[in-house]
Amino acid sequence: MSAEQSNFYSTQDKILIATDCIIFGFDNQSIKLLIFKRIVDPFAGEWSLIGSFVQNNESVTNAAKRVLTEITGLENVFMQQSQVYGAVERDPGARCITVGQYALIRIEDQDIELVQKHGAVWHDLDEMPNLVLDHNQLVEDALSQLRLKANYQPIGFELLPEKFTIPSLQRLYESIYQKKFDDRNFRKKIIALDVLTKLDEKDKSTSKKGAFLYKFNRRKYDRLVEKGINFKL
Amino acid sequence: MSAEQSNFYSTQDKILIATDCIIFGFDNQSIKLLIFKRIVDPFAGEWSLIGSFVQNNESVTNAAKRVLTEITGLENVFMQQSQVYGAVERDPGARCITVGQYALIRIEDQDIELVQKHGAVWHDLDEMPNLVLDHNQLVEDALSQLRLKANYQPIGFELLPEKFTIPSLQRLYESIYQKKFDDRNFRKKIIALDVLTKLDEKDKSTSKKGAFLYKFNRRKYDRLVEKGINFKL
DNA sequence: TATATTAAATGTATTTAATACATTTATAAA
DNA sequence: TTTATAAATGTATTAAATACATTTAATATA
Repeated sequence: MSAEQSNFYSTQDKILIATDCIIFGFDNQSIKLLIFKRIVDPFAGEWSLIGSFVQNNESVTNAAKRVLTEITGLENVFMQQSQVYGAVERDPGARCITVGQYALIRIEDQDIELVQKHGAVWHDLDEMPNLVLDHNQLVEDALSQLRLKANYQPIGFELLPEKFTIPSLQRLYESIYQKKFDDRNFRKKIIALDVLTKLDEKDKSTSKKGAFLYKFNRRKYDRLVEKGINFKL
Repeated sequence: MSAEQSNFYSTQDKILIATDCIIFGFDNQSIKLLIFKRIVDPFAGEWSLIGSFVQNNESVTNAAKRVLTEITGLENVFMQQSQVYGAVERDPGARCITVGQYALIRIEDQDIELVQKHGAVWHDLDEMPNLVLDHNQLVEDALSQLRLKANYQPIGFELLPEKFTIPSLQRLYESIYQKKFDDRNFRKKIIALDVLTKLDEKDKSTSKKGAFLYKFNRRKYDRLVEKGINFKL
């Protein structure tokens, strides 16, 4: 038995470890997911989340960030671990475990050429095609977690443009929960969080009257992320 | 380049994949954690969570269950994925990624001999020793998740004996949150959940008057786990 | 057998948050 | 000037969270 074989760590089988990104974006109408047509076999040509094997010199977190930057050109994006998928037969090509990690990005910030070059497209959540392997499950789980998170933390900062209207923030929440909210109560509750700064500019792209633009107060917002809220809608 | 090398899956470095169990138990007084003195080098003799490499023929979930059964003799235990720890340098012995998975068990159900044979001991959460690697972080994260979970799901079923008193359930919650609750409000809120069945037996081990014993109504309990609650204490 | 002791059990008033619901307003376009 | 339309606003009702002190049941002991 060689020194290497006798080492504690040498008892492990070779199992592949990957990460897949569940990339959520918002376009002021609805929340969307970035997917692409897989290039390599097996399953070349089928819809898939965008992922990669974890390289030896990068953390699992950074593997996902690398992928995200490669595809969208964006850095410093909000990412959150969802969960690990480790069933023995989940990938018929090899024993491969994947870590689902979701990202929230402003679609407008993407590098469109880069996205197109990779054949990636934004799909509405309510009309997702079949994805390879267990990727539909990854999407569903990430969305559940995002909904859960929205109960105890403010969200929107990562998904909305710097200036946004309250109706647009409401559409974001409605899109995440797939549910209509009462305008008056939504507005009341959001304003009560005390993280919005009202600007004296209006966005007139969706109505004649125009809707006032707001910004997040980053300091107050971050404090709420820390402290937690109880945001039941 | 061999056929194997040209395969898509062969581009992965060898990274080890393990799982570590954060085993919570309750003894009617406080919540405790099962840890042991690591046997193998590196770090032999130091306190550690109980874990294992994931074997080729088992899922990540089953790897944790296997470990748990090996140590405590228990099967069908509640386990929940916490998160993945994938920093490059987290284990100086090798590139090794671990999946933290927490378990909730009734301490009284354990196979004491088996536990002792493995040198495992129950430690109070508020006096945890230093654990190897990032294991203290694993414990902290699992505890945060358990607290979070307790906000939207009933808990206790997995940790309490079949018959338990309300003061003992309150001690469980207080132990998880490390915080005192008002007796009257706690009782009111728990009873309002409508998952308890009052028995006409008393536990007189902690008072002369004795406290009535209760059981969980499994059906109602499971329905609440499904449906979710908003349990703010 | 009366008394002391102690944890268990109980109720109410107050504050805060959630919900349900309809009208007016500002502006551009006709 | 009128029309059309999304944006903005307020109030009353219900439900839940909180704060808080006394009585009760049973054993142990004087």
